[in-house]
Amino acid sequence: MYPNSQPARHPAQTLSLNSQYIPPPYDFTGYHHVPGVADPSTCSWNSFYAPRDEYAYGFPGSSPGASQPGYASAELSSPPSAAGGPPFAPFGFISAQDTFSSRRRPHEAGRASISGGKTRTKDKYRVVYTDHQRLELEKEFQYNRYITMRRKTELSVALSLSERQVKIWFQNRRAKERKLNRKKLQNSHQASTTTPTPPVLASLADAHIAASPSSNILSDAISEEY
DNA sequence: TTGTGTTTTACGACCTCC
DNA sequence: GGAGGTCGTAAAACACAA
Repeated sequence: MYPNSQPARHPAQTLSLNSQYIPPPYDFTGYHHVPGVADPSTCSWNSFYAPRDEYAYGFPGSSPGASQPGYASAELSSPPSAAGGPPFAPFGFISAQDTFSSRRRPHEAGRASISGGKTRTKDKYRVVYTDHQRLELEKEFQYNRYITMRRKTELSVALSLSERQVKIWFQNRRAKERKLNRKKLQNSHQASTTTPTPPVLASLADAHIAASPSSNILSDAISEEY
């Protein structure tokens, strides 16, 4: 929907947290280049992030090839200034807040101070996360589609969100990605009606569809956006 | 402005796994 | 049984055209 006029929403940079994720102009190297883990930009997430079996709670730091290497203390220091936002205490990966803070939307003065806990049963139906919160969540998502308990706790503290909010954000984010993948699949399907589909892609698509729900979420996570 | 369509939070229902 | 998964959906937030 927000076509290429997205910058109206995030005018200061090209980072889009919406349908089309454009790699932001900062360094994700520390996230992506994990020893033993292929670069997500060139490799499907399937191989590394499996629900239940692999995403689960054991792997952070438990094996070198695991997808959760832990974060260097350097990354966990220097809390961002959180313009108008809550005190992002323990760690902020980068000074992302600075890049966002200069382009606050009008209503955001109030929004940023709302941090977690509000539900539809309370005074606000839902809160709008700050750009910093979304950026950090997105970064974590790019690193790992399935958040570990440890990282969930860390993020919830760092972003002043509840663990439940972090969990649900990841659920919603995966749903969004699946939706995008479905759309892409449909598009490629339509295209294949006019131009023959290469066998490899066709088989991938078939496997994609046939996959069980649990594996489906991973095959859906093919790095289509990167 | 306002109407419309999309995206973003949040939840409930249901399922699977341990 | 509890935790967390997907799926579907509600409603706020948002962008944009008219």
